[in-house]
Amino acid sequence: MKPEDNKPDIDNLSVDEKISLFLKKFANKNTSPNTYNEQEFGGGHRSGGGDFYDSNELDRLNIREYSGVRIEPEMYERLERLNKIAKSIEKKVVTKPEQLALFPKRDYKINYIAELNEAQYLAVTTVQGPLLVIAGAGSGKTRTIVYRVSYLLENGISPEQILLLTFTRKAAQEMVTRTKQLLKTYDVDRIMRGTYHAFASYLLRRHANMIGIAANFTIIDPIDSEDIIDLIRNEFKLGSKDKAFPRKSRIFEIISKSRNCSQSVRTTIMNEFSGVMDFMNDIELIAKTYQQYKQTNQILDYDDLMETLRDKLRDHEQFRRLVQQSYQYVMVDEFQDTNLVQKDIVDLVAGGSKNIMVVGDDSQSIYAFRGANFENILTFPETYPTCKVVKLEHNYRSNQPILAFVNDIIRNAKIAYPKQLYSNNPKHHKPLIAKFNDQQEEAAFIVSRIIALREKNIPLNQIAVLYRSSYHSNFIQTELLKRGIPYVMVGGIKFIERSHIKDLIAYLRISVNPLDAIAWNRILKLVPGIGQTTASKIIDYVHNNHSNIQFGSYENKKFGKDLETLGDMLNNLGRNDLNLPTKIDVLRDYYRPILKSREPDWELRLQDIEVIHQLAYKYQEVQDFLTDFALDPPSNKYQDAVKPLIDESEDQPVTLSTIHSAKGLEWYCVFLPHLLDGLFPSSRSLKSLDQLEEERRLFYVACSRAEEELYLTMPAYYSAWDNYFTQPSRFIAEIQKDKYTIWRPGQELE
DNA sequence: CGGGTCGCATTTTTT
DNA sequence: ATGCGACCCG
Repeated sequence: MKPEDNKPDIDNLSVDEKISLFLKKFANKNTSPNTYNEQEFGGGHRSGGGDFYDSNELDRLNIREYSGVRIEPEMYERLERLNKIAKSIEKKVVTKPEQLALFPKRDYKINYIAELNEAQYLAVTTVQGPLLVIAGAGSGKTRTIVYRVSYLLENGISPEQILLLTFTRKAAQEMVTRTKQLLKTYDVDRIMRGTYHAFASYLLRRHANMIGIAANFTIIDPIDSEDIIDLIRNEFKLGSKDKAFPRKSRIFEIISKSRNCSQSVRTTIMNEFSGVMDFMNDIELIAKTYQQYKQTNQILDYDDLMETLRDKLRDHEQFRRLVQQSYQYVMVDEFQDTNLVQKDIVDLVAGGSKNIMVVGDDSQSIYAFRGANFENILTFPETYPTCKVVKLEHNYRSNQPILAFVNDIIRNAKIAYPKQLYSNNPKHHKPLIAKFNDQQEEAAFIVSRIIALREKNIPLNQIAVLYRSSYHSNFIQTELLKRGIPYVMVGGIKFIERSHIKDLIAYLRISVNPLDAIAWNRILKLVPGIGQTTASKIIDYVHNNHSNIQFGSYENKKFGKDLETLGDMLNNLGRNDLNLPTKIDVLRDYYRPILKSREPDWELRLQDIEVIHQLAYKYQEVQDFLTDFALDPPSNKYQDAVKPLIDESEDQPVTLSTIHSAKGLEWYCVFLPHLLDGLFPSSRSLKSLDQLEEERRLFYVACSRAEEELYLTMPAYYSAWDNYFTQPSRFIAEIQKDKYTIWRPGQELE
C-alpha cells in the first residue's frame, strides 16, 4: 500500500498508524550510498524478529573512526590562551577561611562551618572583593548562594543592598524562598533579585526621567520582533521574488545574534550565516530599519533591555553611581550563560564596590547559539586580577560510577577549568549503553524500564527522558501513551507563542499604549475586510489623531461597524474603574466569535484564555501584567494548568524534556535516547570546533542529571530529510570502556 | 485590495 | 504536519 492511498483518512488514524506511515515513507527514501550501509540493514527490509545491526558494534567503538573537525590555526592560539587562564586559577584558589572572614566574629544563628563543606564555607564567607565560584554539576550551588545571602544579612548588610541576578525567575524565587526558610527573622523579600531582563526593565522604568527615556516603553518578545521585520520587508519589497531569501525568523536570529555578540550584522553573516551572504545588503537594511522603527515607537525588545541598560550605565555617570551605590553586594548565577552585554552590565553594576561573586560551571555552558559567551567565566580572573577562586567539586547528586562517566566526558573537552567531581555515594552500577533495531524497540525498552522502576517503588516523577531536540520525543510519547504511563513535557511549544494568546495580549497592549503599531497591526487584521494595506492606513490615522481610539472617517466602509465595536471594546479596556479580570471578561466576549470563525479548535483555545483570566487576579495594573508576560514567558506553569496528556491517576508523571530545559534539575533515573552521531552531536554542529565542544557540554549536562541510574540508548538507524545516521555518538566512543556497561539483546536487568 | 488556495521548504537547542 | 509566501480571483 502506498502512503498516498491513505491521505484522505489521515486524520482518522491513530498516532501509531501515522507514525508507521511515516516509517514506510522513510524506508522508501533514496539514501546516499556514502552513509547507508547495505550490509548492516539487510537492504533496509526487515524480515521478522532478527537483529539488523552488528551487536558487537558497541564493543568496537573507537573515536579514531569518526571524522574530526577542522581546526583553524587561530583556533589553536585561542585554545592556548584560554587554557593558560584556566590553569592559572589554581594559584587563586582560596584554602584558608580565617584570612577571609573580614567581618567581626559574632553569634550567628546558623552554624556555617557545620552545615557546609569546606569549599562551600569559603564561598559563603568570602564576601569582600571579587570571587569566582566554579560550581560543578550537583555541587550544592544554590545552597551556597542561599547561605551566602544569609551570611550577609546576619552580618548586618541590609537586604536592599544585595543584588541577585539569575536567568530564570524560578531560580531567583527559589533562592529567596530557601533563604527565608533558613533565616526567618530577616526581611528577605527586600532583596533585589530577578532575571537580567526584569532587572533592566525595573531600572529603566524607574529612572527613566534621569536617563532620558520614556517610562512607558513597550517590551516586545521575539514573535513581535519578527512581525516588525515582516512589515519592513513588505515595505521595501525585499526578496519577494527570490525564493532563497531568508525568512523573518532567520533574519531576526541574525540580528539578535550580532547584537548579543557585539559585532556587526555583516561580520555575523560572514562567520555564521554564510548561506545568506547573497542578501547581505538587504539584511543590513532591514536590521537598520528595525532598530529605527523600535526607537520611533518607544519599543524595546529583549536585546534592547540589555543594551540600553549597558549604555546608560556606561555613559550616564549619575545613573551609574546611583546603581552602584544601591547594590553593594552583587551575586550572579549561571555566569557561563551571560553574553557580552550582560557581562558589561555586571561589571558596571559591581564597578563601585567590587563585591562581586559569580557562580557558574564553564562545562555547562550550552547557550552559545543565542550569544552566551562562555569565555566570560574563563576570563573573569583577567577582568578582576585580585579575584579569589573557589571550586565546588563535591557532588551530592550522583553515585560514583555516574560521576566517573561524567568526569570522562569533560576530560575530552578542549577548553575547561580542570575539575574532578567526587561523591561519597559508591553504590549502584555503571551507566548502561544499549542499541536497538529501531526507534520503536528503543522506546519500548525505555518504557519497560520505567515500569520496572515503578515496581521497585521509584516514583515516576523521579524519572526523566532527556533528548537533544524536541521531535526526538515522538516514539517515547507514543509508547508511554500505549502503556498508560503519565508524563509531562517540558519545553517545546510555548503557550505565549500561540496565536490566540498573542491576540489577547495585543488588545491589552493597545489599551495601555494606543501607539503600539505592532499590536494594532495584529488585531486590525482580525477584522473581516481589513488586510495589510488598510491596517497600515488605520494605524496612521490613529497616530495622527493623537492616539484617540475612534475611527470616524471609516464609518461608511463595509467594515465600519466592526471597527466601531472594536473601538468601544478597546475604550472599555482602558477604563480605570475596571479591574483586570473584568477586562479579560470584556475581551473574551469580544474575541470569542473571532476565534470561532478562524480556528477549528476554538473551544480548546478558549480554555487557554480562561488560564489568562485566572492569572489576571494577581495583578492590579495592566502594565505589570504585560511586563511579566513579555519577560517571563511562562511555558511550564501553563502546561501544568492545561496538561491534557496526564490522566487523573494519582501517579506522578514521568518528565520528558529537552536537555536545555533540564539544566539544574535532577532525577533518580535518566534515559538519553537517540544517541546517534549526527543527531547528538547534531550533524549541523560538526562544522566547527566551538559547536562540537558545546554539544559535548550538552552531553555532560544531560548525563550529570542522573542520581543513581543512567541509560544511554540508540536505534540502529535514523533517517532525516536529507541524511541517514547509523553510527553511535562519538561522545560515547571517546569514553573509556571501563566507565560503562553494554547491554546485549535479551539480557535481563534487575 | 482582501482573502482564499496551492505548493514549497522545513527541525537544534530558547532566557 | 505546518507555516509561509506566491499567485489568482472577486
